[in-house]
Amino acid sequence: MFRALADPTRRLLLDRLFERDGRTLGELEAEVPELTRFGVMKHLGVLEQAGLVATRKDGRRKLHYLNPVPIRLISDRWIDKYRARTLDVLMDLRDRLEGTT
Amino acid sequence: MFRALADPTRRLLLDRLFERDGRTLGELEAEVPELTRFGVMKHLGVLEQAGLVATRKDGRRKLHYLNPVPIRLISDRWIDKYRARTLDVLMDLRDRLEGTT
DNA sequence: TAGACACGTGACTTTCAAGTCACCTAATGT
DNA sequence: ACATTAGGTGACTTGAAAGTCACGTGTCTA
Repeated sequence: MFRALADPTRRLLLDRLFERDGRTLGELEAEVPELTRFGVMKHLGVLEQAGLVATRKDGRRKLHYLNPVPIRLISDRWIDKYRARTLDVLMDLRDRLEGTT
Repeated sequence: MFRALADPTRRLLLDRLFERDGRTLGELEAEVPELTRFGVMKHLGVLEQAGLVATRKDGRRKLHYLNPVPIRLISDRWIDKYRARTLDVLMDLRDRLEGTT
């Protein structure tokens, strides 16, 4: 899951799907001109396996949908913990600045 | 930054530093018995370069401090975007369920 | 129904991060 | 002073991910 987010190309693909859902492989391929179709396919596979992207087949096309739930999960159980800590950091900094003025 | 978070060992180190700050390399090494000192050193180096860990030298020892600010940054500018989207997903689901009952 | 279209598979190369090791420097205690 | 302790460097191996390609399958359409 973290590993799926580690690659810039994959984050780009997520951003594109965030803008507009339900795209086909061909459309997404056009968003990443520096890669071949197979490269994009692999990245989408990783995203799908991580549960970040859900797919539906429509005839010969494959539609890709964004699933933001896993991101929320790690946000809730992991990120928020550190998020709260930043308040302490900032208040410490404030206290120290007030002490030295 | 995302890449720094992608490795489980590094997330473990962050968690240990979250519990208690200002540890030395030796102490952190003991938290990861399956790795040698050098492996842990490398991971700490990655975390430091990503700005997630700040260090201070105290004699021959090197103290490691957690810096939660970068995590908050990606949380604010990236995660929250998707976080909001989960609300839509849940409300869509609710609407569809209500429609089919 | 033949060709074009959209996607999939398996094998392959390449690139890079992870991890270890031999060896080194600097600080500390006695 | 000397051994010990804490950490650092550079070279090396290795395993996994990234990326490409030749070829194959199913699907639409003229």
